[in-house]
Amino acid sequence: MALDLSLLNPQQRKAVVQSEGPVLVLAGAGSGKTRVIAHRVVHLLEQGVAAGAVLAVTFTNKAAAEMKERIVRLAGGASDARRVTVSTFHAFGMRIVREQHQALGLPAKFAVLDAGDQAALVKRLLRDLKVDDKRFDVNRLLGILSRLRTGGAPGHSGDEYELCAAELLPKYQLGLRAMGAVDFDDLLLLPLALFGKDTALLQKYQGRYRYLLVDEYQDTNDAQLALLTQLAGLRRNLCVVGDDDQSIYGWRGAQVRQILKFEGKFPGCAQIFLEQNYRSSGNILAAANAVIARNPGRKPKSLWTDRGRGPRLRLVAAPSDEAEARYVMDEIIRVSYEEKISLREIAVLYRTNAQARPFEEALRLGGVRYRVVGGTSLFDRKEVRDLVAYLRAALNPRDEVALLRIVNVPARGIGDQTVARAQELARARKSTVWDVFAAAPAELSQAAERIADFVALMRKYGARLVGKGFSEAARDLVEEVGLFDEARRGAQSLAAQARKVEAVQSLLRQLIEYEQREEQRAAEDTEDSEPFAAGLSGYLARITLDSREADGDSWDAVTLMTLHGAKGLEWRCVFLCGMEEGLLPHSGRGFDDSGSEPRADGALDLEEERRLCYVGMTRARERLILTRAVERTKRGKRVPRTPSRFLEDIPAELLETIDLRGPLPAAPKEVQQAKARSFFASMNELLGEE
DNA sequence: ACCGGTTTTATTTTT
DNA sequence: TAAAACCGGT
Repeated sequence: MALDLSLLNPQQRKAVVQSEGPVLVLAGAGSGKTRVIAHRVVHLLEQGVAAGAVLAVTFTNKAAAEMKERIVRLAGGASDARRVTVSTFHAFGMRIVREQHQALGLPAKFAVLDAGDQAALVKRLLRDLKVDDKRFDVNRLLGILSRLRTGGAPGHSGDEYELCAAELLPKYQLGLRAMGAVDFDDLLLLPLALFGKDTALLQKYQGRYRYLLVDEYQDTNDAQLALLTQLAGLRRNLCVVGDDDQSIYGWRGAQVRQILKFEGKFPGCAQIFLEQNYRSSGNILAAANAVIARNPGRKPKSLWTDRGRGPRLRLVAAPSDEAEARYVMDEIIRVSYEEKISLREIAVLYRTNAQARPFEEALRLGGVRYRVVGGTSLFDRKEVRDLVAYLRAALNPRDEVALLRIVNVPARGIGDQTVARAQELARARKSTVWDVFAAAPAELSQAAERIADFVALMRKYGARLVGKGFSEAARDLVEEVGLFDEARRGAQSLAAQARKVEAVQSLLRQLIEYEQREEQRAAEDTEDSEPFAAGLSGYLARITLDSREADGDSWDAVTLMTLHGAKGLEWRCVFLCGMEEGLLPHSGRGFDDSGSEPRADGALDLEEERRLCYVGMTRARERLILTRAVERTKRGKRVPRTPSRFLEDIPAELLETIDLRGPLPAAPKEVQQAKARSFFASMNELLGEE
């Protein structure tokens, strides 16, 4: 029953056993850091620490789920390990904001705005300021706004974006509060402010969480570090685990310097280096090391492995992006057929979501099961967002972003004029558009009757969506409002129509499922303080904080995802695709239709791109295939491409180079592939889908 | 206010 | 290329 520490190496053991005081663990890729965290938690429990006193923070919801699973398994299930809190920073913040919503002046069912909603709000504010919203890229403004609030890297002050954002900031925050809504940053900033003001409250939380662990520490921002510092208090039982070489969220305010800051905030903290890599074969590790070594100013690390060298890395040049995808498809079939690597052990990684398309097509054509993680999710679809906005507006009509989105969708005779007048009235009276609608529709001329109907509709469903049976109410709402017809409109092909309707239906299905699960959970008692509220508002908060689709990774399929999504994961076989200048390293708007040369302006964060490449390479355990296209379809046009500069850093002896522009592959290989393909076709038929 | 057709414009990564 | 923004007729 006792935790077996003998399977850990000395450094890992030290990181596990050093339970008290601040600890900084610098864990190279594949050095077993998840393992260390899990062991550390279970070790704490064995020392007699109550499970409820342990808080482990991860970067993604998926990582949190996996970590919890691992802890429970390691603890042997017998103990109360389930009560350990494992969550993302944002989910943790959500819990606090929810528990303290009254002190924060928020309604019980406050909304959480996602990036799209934030953009809508900023656009509205710009128009209020009579600023031409075409002059500014709203997303860039949002980035600056976020950095201003969370205190990330100081921007180049003085330029017009900084000035505009500075002017926007107070209005933005007032707007949020008037709507009774919060954004992602608020989930960190509101607790931070609350704790700063209310010492007794802070002490309560400090008493609740006495042991803190943070994974992916290199990707935290200043607000997160501040929150951690508050919680750690004088006890200072804070253990952070990170790797400066894997810091890939600089654009979100994370700083590599964060690791150094920890040493500053917690002088004399224990420092532990995990340098033995247990994941990748020697060749893969050597190549990845060669790439990352060229980054200046990193904490010197020398990752090593005692595993064999393994096969060489493969470097493939395909004539086009389609050919690249076809090659990957063929190779996946070959590898899974010949080397008996199952599809779930294979990943196709790329820099941008847009690259997924050709791979999806090729894999579908080849009959290979795949799963696209991230990217345009269900909740990025317009029709789904409309429905979500309906639900939100009905639940909380002060949620103006949601209300304005659907007030005239489908068209119901409440047009721009009416809405603009209502907004003006609202501003003059210091109330909200909803209040104007509800209180005095007569003042809004001919549309009065329409508005009254709309108000009645919202009230009706606002009542029905609150308690039990909300999923059924949502379905009725879709029917009554005619959202299916609305979805069908504006899609030219029948297939597109079907997809849209299907998307709406799938959200409704999810709602039903969610409600059933919640009832079940309520039946088996769980007094755990969930981060999320009960009912529909909890569901809505959950989906904006965790938009990954519910369908698990249970079935055997190849994984397609971005490099960012791949952090923390591993596969036996990894395809790292699009190894081209402009793509990896990515250069924002740096390359145009005419050429492939990235513009030599500072917009390209080469160091972070290099780390991204490193992260991708180190995901592979046994086989790593790097691919690039010589020519790529970009925005409908053929564009020539040049190889990524990162490829030059990999020693040639580690590489096996294949040029698909050369002579056709030998016949036997073709035969094998055909065989494999029919094998998969029959497998899929057996599994009974499509 | 609404609709349909035309033109423009965007293209990183995600909690 | 595809989706959003725009425009002008009804």
